Amino acid sequence: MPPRPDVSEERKAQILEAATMVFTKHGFADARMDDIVAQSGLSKGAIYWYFDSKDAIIVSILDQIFDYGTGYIRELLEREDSAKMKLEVFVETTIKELEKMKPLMPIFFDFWSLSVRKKTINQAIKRYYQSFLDLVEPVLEQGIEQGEFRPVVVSETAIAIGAMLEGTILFYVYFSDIIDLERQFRTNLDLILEGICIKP
Amino acid sequence: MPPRPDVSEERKAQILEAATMVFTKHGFADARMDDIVAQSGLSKGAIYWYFDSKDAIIVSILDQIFDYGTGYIRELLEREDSAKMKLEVFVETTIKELEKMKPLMPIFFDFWSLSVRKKTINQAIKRYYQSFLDLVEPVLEQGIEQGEFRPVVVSETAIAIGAMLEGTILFYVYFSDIIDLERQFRTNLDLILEGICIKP
DNA sequence: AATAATGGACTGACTGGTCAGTTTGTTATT
DNA sequence: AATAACAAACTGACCAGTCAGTCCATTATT
Repeated sequence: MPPRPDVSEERKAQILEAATMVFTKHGFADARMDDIVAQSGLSKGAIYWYFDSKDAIIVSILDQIFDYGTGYIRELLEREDSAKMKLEVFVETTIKELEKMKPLMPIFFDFWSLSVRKKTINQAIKRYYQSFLDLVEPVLEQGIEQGEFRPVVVSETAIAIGAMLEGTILFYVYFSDIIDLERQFRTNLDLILEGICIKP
Repeated sequence: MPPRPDVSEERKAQILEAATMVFTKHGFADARMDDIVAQSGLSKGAIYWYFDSKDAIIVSILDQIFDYGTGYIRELLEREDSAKMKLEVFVETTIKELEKMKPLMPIFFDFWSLSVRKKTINQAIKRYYQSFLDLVEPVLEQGIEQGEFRPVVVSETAIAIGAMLEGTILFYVYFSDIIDLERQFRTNLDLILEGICIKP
């Protein structure tokens, strides 16, 4: 029973939302705290009441983005399916995830940039990619064991798949006018499946 | 006819080299002009004698990086070869190119980041990727015409290949300890070839 | 019931350091 | 003498972060 209704969670969310907008528009480097102040409708003091620094806000946003549970995908992958089916489901789910993240792309570039020099950010991104690999590799192993896939090197193939997905997003940033994301991912997947499946 | 032997080209190169080192270490945003001054062994006045601004230096570096002539690859691709062979040669050459660029990766992140808001930089990167596509697509077309490749959608497949290469570099940044770049690219290429080639 | 005390939430003017760019002076060459 | 090519001290805008003080709901005290 708190004396006053605890607004701290709402406030933090409010600040993070404003900060995300500002960072998306100006980039981390050129974004001023006062922009976030204005965007949030709060005051400088309020911002610093909840966050220690500009960096702390950045890290919070990163956490927020990467804390999308992979549990949900993991469930999908536990169903009794062919490895090929699982890969399809996996890519489709990833696409939907990425679609949601499209407007955040500018921030991702900044994260990549920052990750070169900031360990915490580097580790967060690394964990994200690692979780991707951890999901894909068992599927590949299953496919090979069950004679569905060629005996490819699992770790390298998983990276190849991840690289293709990430790289496509990258291309999309510069060719959003000519790329139909859904079709493109479909093509990618077909290419991969054609590449690893054993033909009858 | 300048009074003294014209050293401007050397100086510019000297400044760009120093700037590249500083930018690589600190990132564009955190790099100070005075760092470049110190690194170059020149003075503030000298730097500003040759470059109008920090931005001008950044753009110059970008030009320098992307002005790697593709003419040399183009020659390779004009030899009478199977499309498959051409793709192999192409990927191999690209790998070597990328190897050279490895230490510049931090700068690339910054460029990507900047490209979101700076048209000139965006266009430069776009041109670079476009030139890649322009090289790959004819090879794919040839392969399809000569019955070597399946009748894939050329434009999308070219993007898929490019995405895989770019994405691999990205993964390499975070997993340089477990990725053997050369092996990885080999795996990628095999996967692609297996995916597009018609089996005998 | 009335008043005082407490503390969490918030305000916004202010500071102090930083750094891109400028100014002004110097050197070397023809 | 004239000018390109520097050197380095300097300027001022900018901005992350600070802090003295306010507001107000709740609790303690009389």
